[in-house]
Amino acid sequence: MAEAAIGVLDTRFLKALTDPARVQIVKKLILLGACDVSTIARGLSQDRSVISRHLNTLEQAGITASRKEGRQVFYDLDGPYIVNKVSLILEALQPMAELCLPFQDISETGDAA
Amino acid sequence: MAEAAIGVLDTRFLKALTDPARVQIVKKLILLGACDVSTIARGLSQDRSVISRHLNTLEQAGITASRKEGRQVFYDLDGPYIVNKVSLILEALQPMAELCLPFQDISETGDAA
DNA sequence: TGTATATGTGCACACAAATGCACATAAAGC
DNA sequence: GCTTTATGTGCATTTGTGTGCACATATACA
Repeated sequence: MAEAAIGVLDTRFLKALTDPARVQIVKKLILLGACDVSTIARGLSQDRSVISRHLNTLEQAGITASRKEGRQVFYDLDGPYIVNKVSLILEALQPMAELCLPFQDISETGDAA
Repeated sequence: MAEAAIGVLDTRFLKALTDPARVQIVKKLILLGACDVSTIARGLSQDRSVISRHLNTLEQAGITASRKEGRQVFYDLDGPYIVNKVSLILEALQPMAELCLPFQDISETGDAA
């Protein structure tokens, strides 16, 4: 079980969601839908080049997909992939809810008689 | 919905799970149950002081609980907290599975007639 | 009391990540 | 063709994080 629980923790995926700037980008994509880089960067405090790099990171993690259209590149969230990823994590960790009660042995069935 | 999806992304929690050394510690705790620091560090490649810091990080994130017993400190996984956290994330992100199809507009009901 | 063991902290260092500027590249419009 | 706009990359800088050693603190034991 340990292997299953640990193996599902995709570091690249989780890391991509730990940066405030990237989370802000994800939020913007939720609100606006598919957007080109400049539109995403508009209003955000960082340079467009930085946003571009963050978008690349998100794509490497599978969180976004991109499509080139003329001279601009549109990015959009891959909702199914994201939800599936989190679902797999939850599924793998689920047993811990019962088996990993802190400082409690699970030997006996906790029959509250 | 964006607020809900983003607000549930506990950075401290996610960050705690992005370090290989910490994940290794979590794995060890799954296998062994509650352990003192030295036992956890045994077999791992890093200094006990490093393990101690990682355990502190995990505890700050709510992933482990600790209990002092004599001169040693035992750490154990908080399974219910972990599973609940991931459940909340999944719950908040769930709508994205349908609403965030990459490069697809959701205006019409996709009736495949 | 003195000694040994367990844990955490101060400090310095190594390494990775984020950031911004300047620039290269690509595509659209004149 | 030249010019403008959109994007990504090279580079240097800064910031954050992980690491190990030495040491301080706390507890157990003789």
